[in-house]
Amino acid sequence: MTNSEKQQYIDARREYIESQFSHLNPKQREAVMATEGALLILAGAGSGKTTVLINRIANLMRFGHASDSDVLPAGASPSDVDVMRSGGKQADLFAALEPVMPWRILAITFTNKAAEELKNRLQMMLGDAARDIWASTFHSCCVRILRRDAARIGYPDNFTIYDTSDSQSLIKQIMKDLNIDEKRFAPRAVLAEISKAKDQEISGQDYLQTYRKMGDQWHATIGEIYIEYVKRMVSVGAMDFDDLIANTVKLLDANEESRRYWAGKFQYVMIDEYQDTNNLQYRLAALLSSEWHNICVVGDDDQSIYRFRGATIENILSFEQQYKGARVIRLEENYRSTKHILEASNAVIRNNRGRKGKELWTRADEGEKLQLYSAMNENDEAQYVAARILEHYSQGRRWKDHAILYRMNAQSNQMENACKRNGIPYRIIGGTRFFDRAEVKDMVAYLAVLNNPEDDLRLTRIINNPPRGIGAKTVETATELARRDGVSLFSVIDNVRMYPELDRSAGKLAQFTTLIKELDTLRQNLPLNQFYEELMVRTGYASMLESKNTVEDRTRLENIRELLTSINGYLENAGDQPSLAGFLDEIALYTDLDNHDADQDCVVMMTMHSAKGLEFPVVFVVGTEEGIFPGTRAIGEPEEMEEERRLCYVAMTRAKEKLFLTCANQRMLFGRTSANRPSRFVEEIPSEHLERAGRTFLDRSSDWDGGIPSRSSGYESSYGSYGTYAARSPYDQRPQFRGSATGQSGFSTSFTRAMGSGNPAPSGGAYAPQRPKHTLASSGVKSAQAAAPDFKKGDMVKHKAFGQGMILSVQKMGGDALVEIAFDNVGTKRLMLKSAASHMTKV
DNA sequence: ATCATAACGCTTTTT
DNA sequence: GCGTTATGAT
Repeated sequence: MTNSEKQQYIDARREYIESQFSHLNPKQREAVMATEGALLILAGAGSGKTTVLINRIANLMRFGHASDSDVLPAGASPSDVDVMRSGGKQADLFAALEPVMPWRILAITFTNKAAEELKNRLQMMLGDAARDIWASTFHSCCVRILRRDAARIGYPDNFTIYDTSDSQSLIKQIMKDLNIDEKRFAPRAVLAEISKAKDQEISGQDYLQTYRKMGDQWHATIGEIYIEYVKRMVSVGAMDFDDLIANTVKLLDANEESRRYWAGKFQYVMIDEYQDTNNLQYRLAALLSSEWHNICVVGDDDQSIYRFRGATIENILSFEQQYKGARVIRLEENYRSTKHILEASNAVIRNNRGRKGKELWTRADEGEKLQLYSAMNENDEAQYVAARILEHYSQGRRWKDHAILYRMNAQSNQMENACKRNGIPYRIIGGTRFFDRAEVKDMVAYLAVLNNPEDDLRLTRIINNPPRGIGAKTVETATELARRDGVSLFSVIDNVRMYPELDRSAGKLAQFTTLIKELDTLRQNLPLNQFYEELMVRTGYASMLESKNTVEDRTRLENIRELLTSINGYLENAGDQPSLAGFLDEIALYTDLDNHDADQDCVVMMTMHSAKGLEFPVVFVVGTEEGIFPGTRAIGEPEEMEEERRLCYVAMTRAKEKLFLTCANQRMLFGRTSANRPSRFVEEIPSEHLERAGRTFLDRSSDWDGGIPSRSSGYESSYGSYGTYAARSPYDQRPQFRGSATGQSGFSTSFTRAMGSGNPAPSGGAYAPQRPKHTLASSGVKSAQAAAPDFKKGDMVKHKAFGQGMILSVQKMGGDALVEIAFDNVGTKRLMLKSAASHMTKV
């Protein structure tokens, strides 16, 4: 072909491929078609980043590197050009240039959920071929690599994975053995420090030496713990989360053969959420792309929220320096949020320095202004949120359209209660994970010991659980003997006869090892699920729980049975070769986020961190107060503060249509009541995007800059805007409270007391005395109480959210009552009367 | 050895 | 306020 024919071929090919991605915007398409070399995609919130990733993979599998190459396929002829131009059936054939095999594509995400979503969407688009794409998290990718190559770095291939609490137990043990005071060295902090050192690839020896030289005793001690920690981890064949990545990096670094194998395998490497990678993850990405040099990273520097665990925003800020010749594509069109939401978010994040700088825009409508509700206290705040949700529900929204986001898991309680008493179905994501429950950990420990008997930590956990007369003293001596002889704990108790020191408990220990061996035989001969049922019985764990028969033990029993469900789930998915080891891997890397089932019609509650990557029509960001969000730790620390602000940006940009921000003037947290001013982030939102309700604390006239305001100044300043609050209060829709600002506070107060949630303030307590008398503080309380007895058994009612129904029963509970109502459409619900009354009328 | 009670301290955020 | 752990009693 002539040069011009060649050019025509290339142009026609590019045009054809472009036409296959015409549903994307130009920037997105550019990112999809730039397949070769290093590529940084700066993808703002809601800019369709997953879509780009998926289409990019589709492009690779369909067309190979054709969209980004001037190479012609062998046997190309001018007539092919016409086929491509016409877009006929054969066009793909001529346009494709070495299509990429799915298993040569690696797409790394941050969470299992994101990986799962990626897999699902790929499968929808590409069919079964998508199954072979390596779409996984950093951690599970490393597990897969290490399961093959662990021997090369001195680990058994059945190595065990320790989660954070396992690691912490080990740290505690070590500190006990080394006589280190837990008060001066918080195990948490020690672990964090070790993790940091690992991320920097500093060995225990180097760490210790450096700090010894500097005369830094505190760090030197940590160095000692670090060394011992690594030693014990290796000796029991365990890796923690950091080790999974660190050891993979070590492997690829030190073992040329391994590196060539893995880096040679992955022709295209893609990393999502690149702004959240730490040094080790950066290194891993570099190593895995070191043969083909096709690395595409996607991220948003404004959404970097994992600095606390070593994520360095530098990775994304300096990508272009690290990968010479890298291309950069910015995706700035937002498809998620309305203008008010987006511009408010932009305004907040603009206060950060140290960012690449980017302004999201949208074609969407103005939408509604953000709502700021300044509540009296945490109960009032929760009640406000619940009331809004009920209101939306009655207007036709689904429960699952709503998300409640908070800074820390501890805040979920009040919200949970508010949902409960209003009959709102909800789900909490995160918090104590299922696999963190003691009884589940116990059962998992049995499994872990069977999988790897060297696992001393797990062995000590279960050796006397359920109680079998093996006391702490016995375990202690056995552990010492094991250490003395350099063998595992299991081998000591397995050979009790050789240890006269253990004479007295030899019988009990022998019984235990017999049990373990029996179980091991069963394990080899039964499918995993059946084996597990045997395990529950033979260990005596199930009967231990059954015999006690308390409510807690009942749930515990349910929980260990629930583990069976997990096993069955694993067996269904594992396909090829299910194994105990495989199951343990899976649950070690599992988090509660993963089973967030978007189909369930429930209000979702989670931390702002967990919310990353999700979107909801209605979002409530609660607890927007100085000291909570931003947290105390961030105040006075510019870097931390920027991280908090990014978190705020993440939280705000989750909302598609409605965004509510709430704060409380007074809040009980950790058993202490405190008065916080509203978050600075809220003040950073231009007022044209904001509507305020509640006791607005935001008038800048007040003089609280000196820190926490004195009681009286705080309440006085809030008082000035009280009228506004009354007019906008959701409660002014309730006839019995209309026109009375204090009606609501009285309601809250009496409610708080009724629920016995421990507000130490007496009725009309801490804040009431500051109130002028004419505000009817007491009559507000009365009206709340008067409202309650209006509903009685047999009454027909109409509820704003649930429609018509009949009251089945009214049960007095404290100053409130529990009503059971059979609704015509949504079934029977149990509601707290005082909350429900405001949404109900008699018919 | 196991149970009960009391003191403790502690809260970011997650793989 | 919570759950965890240290202590002492049975």
